[in-house]
Amino acid sequence: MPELPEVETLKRQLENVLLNKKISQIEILRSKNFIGDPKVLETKTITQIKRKAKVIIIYFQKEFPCLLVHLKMTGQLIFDDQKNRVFGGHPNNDFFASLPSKYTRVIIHFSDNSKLFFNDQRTFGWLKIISSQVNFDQEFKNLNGIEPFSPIFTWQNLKTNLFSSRPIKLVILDQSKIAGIGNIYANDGLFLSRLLPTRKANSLSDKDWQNLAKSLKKILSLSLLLGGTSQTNYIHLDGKKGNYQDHFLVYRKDNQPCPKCQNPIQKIKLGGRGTFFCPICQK
DNA sequence: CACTTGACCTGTCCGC
DNA sequence: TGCGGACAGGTCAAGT
Repeated sequence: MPELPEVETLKRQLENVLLNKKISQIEILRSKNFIGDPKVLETKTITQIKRKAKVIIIYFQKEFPCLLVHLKMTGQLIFDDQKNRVFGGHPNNDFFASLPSKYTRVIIHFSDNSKLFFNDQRTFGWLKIISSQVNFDQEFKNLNGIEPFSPIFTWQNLKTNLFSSRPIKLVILDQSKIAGIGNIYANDGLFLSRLLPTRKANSLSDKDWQNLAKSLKKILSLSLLLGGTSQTNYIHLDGKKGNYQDHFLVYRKDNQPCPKCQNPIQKIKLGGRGTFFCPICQK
């Protein structure tokens, strides 16, 4: 999905509109995208919204059952209460009138007639009902890495968790080691750290680890401030776009000048994923 | 074990 | 224009 800044943006927007709303019906348009019995949540009232890694967690009166949402690559959450449709001209009535769209997979109806749409073009995303702690832990067993904005996100912990003979970019993407970073912020974060994506993680100096921890937090904070990246599918809860795509440092900038030294950005494939870097600035 | 590849899907873009 | 192939923000299972 959507990486940490995009999911965190949505989480904050959901907090603004969903608390105390009571679910009246869950309408499933594509069964593969909803796991669990939707009836379990009908008549339940939302009490809390959290984010862990790239997953949104919706809580009701008790800890369980709760509802997890993963947007994977192309998921969207759009809230329509009929009120926020006209301001700033865009998105507008036409946007909301287009819902449900061809890509709407689930619609959550609330007792006040407002609706939450889950759209997903590629259908990798899902909503999942979690009924117990065991169930919850199982769900997060591979997504349990350090949260970049938690107090334990120190360079020392980063070094301990990520130390390996693999390329640094691949271990940064490993959600069991650090949670929330995906391909965009791995690329731009490494550029800010002046580290080549191919550098073996166990070859970094303490200075490098300090730099990396600082740079990752910096790039994620900046994107969060800009409302995340709306490169193709990602949009906010009200249909508007984030702006980080206008501030990419190296991501998707192959053959374009490096923002620091003007030499062309290179693209390679690492772990099967597009990897962008400046061969001059990054060592 | 650690690491790599393929799979899940739909759409867009680029080269021939 | 049309067609084939590569690629796209993520993660897991099955290979080696």
